[in-house]
Amino acid sequence: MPYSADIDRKWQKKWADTGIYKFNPANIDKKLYCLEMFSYPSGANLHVGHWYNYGLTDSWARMKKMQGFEVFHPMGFDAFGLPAENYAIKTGIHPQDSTLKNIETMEGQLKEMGATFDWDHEIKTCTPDYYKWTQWLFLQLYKSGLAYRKKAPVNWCPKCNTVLANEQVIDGACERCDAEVTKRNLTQWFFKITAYAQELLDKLDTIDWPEKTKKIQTNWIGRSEGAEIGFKVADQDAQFKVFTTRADTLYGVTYVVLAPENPLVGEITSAENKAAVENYIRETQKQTEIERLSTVKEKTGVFTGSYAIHPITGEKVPIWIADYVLATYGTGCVMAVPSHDERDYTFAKKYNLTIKRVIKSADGTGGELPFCGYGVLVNSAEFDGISSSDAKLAIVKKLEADAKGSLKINYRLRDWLVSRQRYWGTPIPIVYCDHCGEVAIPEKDLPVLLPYDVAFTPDGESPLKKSDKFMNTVCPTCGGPATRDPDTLDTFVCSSWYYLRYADSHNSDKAFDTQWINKLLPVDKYVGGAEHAAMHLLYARFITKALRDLGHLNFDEPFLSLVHQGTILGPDGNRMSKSKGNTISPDEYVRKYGSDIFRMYLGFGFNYVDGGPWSDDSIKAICRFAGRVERLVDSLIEQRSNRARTDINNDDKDLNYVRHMAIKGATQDTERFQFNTAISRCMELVNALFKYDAEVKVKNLKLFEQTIIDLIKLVSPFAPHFTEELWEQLGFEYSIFNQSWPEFDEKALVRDTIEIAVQINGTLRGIIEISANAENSEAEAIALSDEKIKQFLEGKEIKKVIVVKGRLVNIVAK
RNA sequence: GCGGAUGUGGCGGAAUUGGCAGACGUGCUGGAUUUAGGUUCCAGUGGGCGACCGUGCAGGUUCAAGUCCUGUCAUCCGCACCA
Repeated sequence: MPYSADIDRKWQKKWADTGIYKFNPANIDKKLYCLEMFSYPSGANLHVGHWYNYGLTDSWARMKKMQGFEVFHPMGFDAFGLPAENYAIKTGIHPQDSTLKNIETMEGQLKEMGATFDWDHEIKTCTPDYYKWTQWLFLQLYKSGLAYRKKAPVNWCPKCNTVLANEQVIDGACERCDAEVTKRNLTQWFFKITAYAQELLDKLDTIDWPEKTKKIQTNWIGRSEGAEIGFKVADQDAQFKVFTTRADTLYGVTYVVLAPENPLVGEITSAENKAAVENYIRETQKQTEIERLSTVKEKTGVFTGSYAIHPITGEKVPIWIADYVLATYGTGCVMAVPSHDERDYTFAKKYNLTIKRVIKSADGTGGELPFCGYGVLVNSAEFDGISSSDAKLAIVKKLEADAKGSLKINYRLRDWLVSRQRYWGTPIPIVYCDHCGEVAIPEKDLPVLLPYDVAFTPDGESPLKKSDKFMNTVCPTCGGPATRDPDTLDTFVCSSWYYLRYADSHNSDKAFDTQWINKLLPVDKYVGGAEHAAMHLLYARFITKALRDLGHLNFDEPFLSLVHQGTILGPDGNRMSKSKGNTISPDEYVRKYGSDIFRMYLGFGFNYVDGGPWSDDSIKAICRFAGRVERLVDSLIEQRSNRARTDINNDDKDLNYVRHMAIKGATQDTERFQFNTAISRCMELVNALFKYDAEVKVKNLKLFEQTIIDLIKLVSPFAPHFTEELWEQLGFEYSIFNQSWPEFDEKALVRDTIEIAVQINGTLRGIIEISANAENSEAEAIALSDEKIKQFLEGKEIKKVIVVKGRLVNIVAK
């Protein structure tokens, strides 16, 4: 029976019944952990993106299984989060009810994909048996000082009276009511990811990730080398430090600037400037972060009325506040050098502040101000004439002697704010007791259950705060009355460790068994969207390192190798969206053509990493291809009893060659997630088989059959149900996925290549030998006789043979 | 503004990483099978009658460049006052 969606169901059932994809711990030494980013259970059906991510990563996993790896391939759901809560506010359906229902639908759909997922290890982050251990994770960080509380601003909508996530703020206004969003300071929990900034940066070199992603993380961490320099406030006790990467310009400092939020501001502002300063601070608070960081905005600021003492010259320089200085970067204070910094220059021009040149360009022309490059120092006392780079160190050295400064490395990375004023998330396992203060819930009392019966309509409080039953508890230390933390954890916390829990998902005593996960992890291949390059992937790396340092695991990096799938666009070339009406529903195609055709099209029609616009044309091409494979199998079965040769003669050479090439190409390409070319190799093989079948009258049936078997195996990762069916038709034992992957013989391939060249060309001519010392070499083009070539090949390992259209162009030795 | 990536037939996309560009597939043209349509099979298909010319554009290195170097344009994506 020709392939259709019915075949899918037949084999899915058989796979489930025989448990063929269950991970066998006995084979841990051959383990391969293959993981896709788990998904959020939205109400909708699986979209093309899911298929693209999960379907084709599964193809990779299937090849690995056939290559003898014990593949661990789990699946689960990132089930907490804002959408379910918003949906509840709109419809009144409880987040837990809608989420669990959505998960059920999605499980069904994922199973219809026919992937090799081992459902025994499924996790849902919103169930107590998972979030219990998310709370445990929080406590580990808390005990080691990596979780702490401090005040931090949140986006606040005064009209809805609620906290907004960044993505709910549109152009500075609330997405729901359009009111102007302001800031509000709340005491919130942070994870000290900055403690790992340097290691997060360094270890990027050790992992096989896309360079682009590493770059994003590198920028995110934002290491910069410079110096911290202390300034005293004139006629007061107060002092502050600035961070600078240009200590060489220290003599050019003509004023200093503090961030408006800097606590020192209140202290040092003079009486006559107080009103202006306070007014300025108020204005700043109104702005959203985006507005404030806009480069196009004109710089503004006010004078505090106080002066700072230059650490070397002793000069008095005015102290200003300005919103172009960020409280969260460096020390929140900068030394302004208007002559050699563009921002300081425009600011100084605007407010008529002194500009003093201290660097001249090295070519002696000076350079127009602001001159921001490196050069030679002038107007800098004993440092005159020294180069910028030398002066950077020399000046700091001088400051160091007086304890006024030191070299310092700064990071842009900020600590991770994990408190969310939301209901649908993991409760924070901390109580506040009048007696004992902040108290961690003992691990044995976990989980802190998320109460079901809570009013989560937005009215200015964390929803949990309104549940007396939840909030009022007893202090685990003194037994007195205590209140719980009303916030929940950022869902990125749930997803920062789920790959660990998969490995030991049924463990009710621990989050995971250390010895076991040290064997099963790290993840060997991680596949998911590039949009997680900065947040999720950085958080997960951090959590892994923190748990390592706490002795819970022994590896440094969670994901050894990472691939980002591209985006499949609508047929019109735009991102698929319901509003644009350009969505493609996988269901229709799967019903019509079967899941294998759909998956194979996704593999064939795009470069996996790039993605691209959907097109119906190529899906027909895949149908045709599948039909050709079926016809080959039919032809083979028909001819099995025919008379046949057993020797290999000239009629067989082409087929054998293409067979070798196909095995080599498909294997390497599938390995590298280049599914489009892998499938192309299979098509070439089909074409060669058709030709052989039509043209060679007395066949070498053994070769014919072997080639078809190889072909089916090469195709099987992309079309598992289809090939399973063919396998059965050929009378072979269940299952093709217990078979071994075809191997190719590199030496034979080289030999065949040369033989084919000889055969077609008669003689080998025009061989160019590239000498080993090719650096300054005249490359030599030598015409060699057959005899010479044989000598040349004798005892040499051949790196590559270049044959174009049957003509041997070059043989390159190793 | 800074940083990164990409640019190849009518279209989707290849090119063993410096080796006869355009694999594979679509589409198109012609032929065969079929009562016919569809299906299927085979052949042709970058441009030019030609020698030749062709990988965004202009230079360069090399026996050999889509691939390496310099400059430039376009599109996309990150970051965006980071001191």
